[in-house]
Amino acid sequence: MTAPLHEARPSGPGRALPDTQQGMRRRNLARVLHTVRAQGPLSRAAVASRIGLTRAAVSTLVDELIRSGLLEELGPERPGRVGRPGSALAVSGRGPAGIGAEVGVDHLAVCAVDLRGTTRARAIRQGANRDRSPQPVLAELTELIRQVVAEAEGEGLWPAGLAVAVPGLVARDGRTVVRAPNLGWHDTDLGTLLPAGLPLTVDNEANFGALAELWLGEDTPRDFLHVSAEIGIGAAVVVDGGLLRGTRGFAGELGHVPVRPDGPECACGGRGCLEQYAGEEAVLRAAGLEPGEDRVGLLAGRAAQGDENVRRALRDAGTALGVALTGAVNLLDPESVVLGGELSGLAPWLLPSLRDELARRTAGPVCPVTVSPLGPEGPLLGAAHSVVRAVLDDPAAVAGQA
Amino acid sequence: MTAPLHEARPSGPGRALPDTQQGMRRRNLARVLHTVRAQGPLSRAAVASRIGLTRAAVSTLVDELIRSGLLEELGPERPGRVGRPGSALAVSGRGPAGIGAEVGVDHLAVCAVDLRGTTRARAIRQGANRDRSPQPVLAELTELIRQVVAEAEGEGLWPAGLAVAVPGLVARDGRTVVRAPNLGWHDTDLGTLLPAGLPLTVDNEANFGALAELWLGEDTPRDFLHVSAEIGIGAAVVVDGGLLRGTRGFAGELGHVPVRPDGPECACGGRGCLEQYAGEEAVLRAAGLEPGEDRVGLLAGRAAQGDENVRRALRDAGTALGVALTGAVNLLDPESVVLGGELSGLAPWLLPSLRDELARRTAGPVCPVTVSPLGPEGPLLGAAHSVVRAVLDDPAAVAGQA
DNA sequence: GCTATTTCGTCATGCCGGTTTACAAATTAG
DNA sequence: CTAATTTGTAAACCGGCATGACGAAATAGC
Repeated sequence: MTAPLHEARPSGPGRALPDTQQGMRRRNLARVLHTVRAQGPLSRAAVASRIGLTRAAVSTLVDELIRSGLLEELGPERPGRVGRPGSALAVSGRGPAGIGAEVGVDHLAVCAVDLRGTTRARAIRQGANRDRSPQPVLAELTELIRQVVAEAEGEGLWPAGLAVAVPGLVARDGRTVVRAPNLGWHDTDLGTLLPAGLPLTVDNEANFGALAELWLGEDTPRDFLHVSAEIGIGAAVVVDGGLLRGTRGFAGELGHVPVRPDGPECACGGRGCLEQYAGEEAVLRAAGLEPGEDRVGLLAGRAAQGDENVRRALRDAGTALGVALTGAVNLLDPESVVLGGELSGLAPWLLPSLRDELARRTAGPVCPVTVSPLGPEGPLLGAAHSVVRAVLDDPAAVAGQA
Repeated sequence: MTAPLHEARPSGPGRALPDTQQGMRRRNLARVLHTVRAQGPLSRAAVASRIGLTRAAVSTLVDELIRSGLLEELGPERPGRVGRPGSALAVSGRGPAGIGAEVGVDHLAVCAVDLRGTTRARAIRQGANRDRSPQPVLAELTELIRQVVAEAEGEGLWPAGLAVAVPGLVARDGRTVVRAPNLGWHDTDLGTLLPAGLPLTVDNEANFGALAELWLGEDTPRDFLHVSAEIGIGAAVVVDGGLLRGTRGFAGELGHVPVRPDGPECACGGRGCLEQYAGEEAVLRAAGLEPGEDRVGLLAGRAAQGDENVRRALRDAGTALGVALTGAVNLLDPESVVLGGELSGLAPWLLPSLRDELARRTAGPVCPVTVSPLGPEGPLLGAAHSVVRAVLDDPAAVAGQA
């Protein structure tokens, strides 16, 4: 009764699972694993004091995790303090691995990440995928996946799942690409076209990018806005360490936030949407360039060379982004805004005007705008880590699968 | 591993409390109580099958809840099916009560709500509070609270907590009013000015209104946007059955979402904020009226009489709201938008243009906009129910206090 | 160097909480 | 009236964490 009363998250029926002793055990296994992973090598006693269980209980949990191959014993700690030194525990580098894959407009990429978060294998293949049909593209991707899985297995890892990032809208089933305009795909069930036998998740590139930022960023808060421009302009809203997906899974459509209500018409039916000012096509047009292959690279290159038209176009785009983000920040009060994905490459020319606009329109402290250090790597890493995360969240589920 | 992998909410360190057997018991007590309250009179067997525990376990849980005075046995059910009829259980009408209070600009109100959700006592006092100092106002409120508590106690209830709705910003401590422009209060700690001995929570009127909508609305979804106009224009964002508060507690500032980036200057430093078009003052000005006491009532009255200036002003405000909500809907993909609080009285003249604007700017299915049936009652009810909710969420905490 | 102290990991034991099994009670179906 | 079905409860069981005690391995003090 001391905490704020109406943090209603745990209200209602609460968790769906019955609160039984087995569930308790599973959650405590997860707590131990998470703690060891996050806080470096730790003794059993240290884990116990951190998660509030007794040393005896932690001992049995650790035993189980070691037997499952998720934790390993590094041996006695070097003692600095009085008392018997503990035996250091660390997450295993030879257990399950998360396989992440990315279908980009002009590349395919796959990587394997172990429980420690280290990337242990990767494969990239350049080549334009725009308007190629899904079958051949996914056949190539499958080949890359096989390579990466083989390489990971060579190091004693086994694949715990596959997560695929695509530049498009994904149905809530987590398998079907509803619409990927830059690929020309629609209503494609990737489940039938990718290697079977691995648990599969498909999601939007921007979502995985935001999760990568959340999980891998240095001081990333638990509430932030992750803006990227892969298809149109997307934002992922991270609230309380989780993705806000929306009822239909369409949350984060920053590109269609009205910036000037009487502006040019947009494909969405509206007028003056952000996309009309800061979308790829709009910026290219404003800069007087033709839409080509590597459009973001082209813009970045010209801007770096000092092309004043390009720079002006990007400045204006930054201003429009600032207007749209003012609305978003007012609505969500995030701790920060992060520019990620391909957008991070254009940040030097977008940021000044964006920050100006945001500051001008804000009373009090201005929401900080930063650039993701992961850059275009985000989505791929986020995908792989989402699999790892699932293992950490419920170690018991994968226990016997090695 | 079958559920979507990156619903990361339960990720990270997870709940802060150690997952011990006592915690399990407490959560199961809550599950039983919630189930009985939500699904009407229910037998022990019915509860057991719904929450996934055995009849035996539910029996002991129910015993404990009955001993605490939170549940009561209604006697044997009328049998329609084969087999021994169960004994109906219902939440008690004589246990703890939630006391809700509201400090309005021109009224004070208090009510008591029992576990069943029934309002059992209430007191209202009209009178302008604008620019009165906190002490006398809260002394009056304290008197009303005493009346209501006495009345509730006469019916066998005991107060489990007090929740106060105020038209202003409240600090994250849940006690201090940072700024309430319409009252002229700032940095006022209500904890020292209200009856001690009761657990106290203070929150924004709009937040409580949204929670009332969530808990009491007929088919209210778990994800929606609740718009109200008490101080400026506020929106409460409800995500997954919980309030999105933001890092600084400032989330939902719909009033300062830019509608026309080059519009008139706003006190926030920006230009063309929604408040400049749909705020109380702006609408009164556009309608050619002087700011007086009951401003919303004035507008509604004139509009109902057919005053064309007022109607036009409200139509235009609806259009501006539509633009701002388009942005919000694109960002959050809520299941619906609800107009609540004082705003619900103006809905007939706001809604048509608002819906038009939203529909015009939306591709695909349009987010439905509805009017809260609770109207101006929302905040008061939400406050009282927030206390009830806290009891339902952790019955063990209040068990021995009767 | 020797002992006291501290801390770690692990037993054996106990308690707590949900499950299983069994059974009496109360109803409908035939 | 009997068989079948469902409810609620009691007894025995089991799984899981806590408690308390112990040996092991380090430091601190003499």
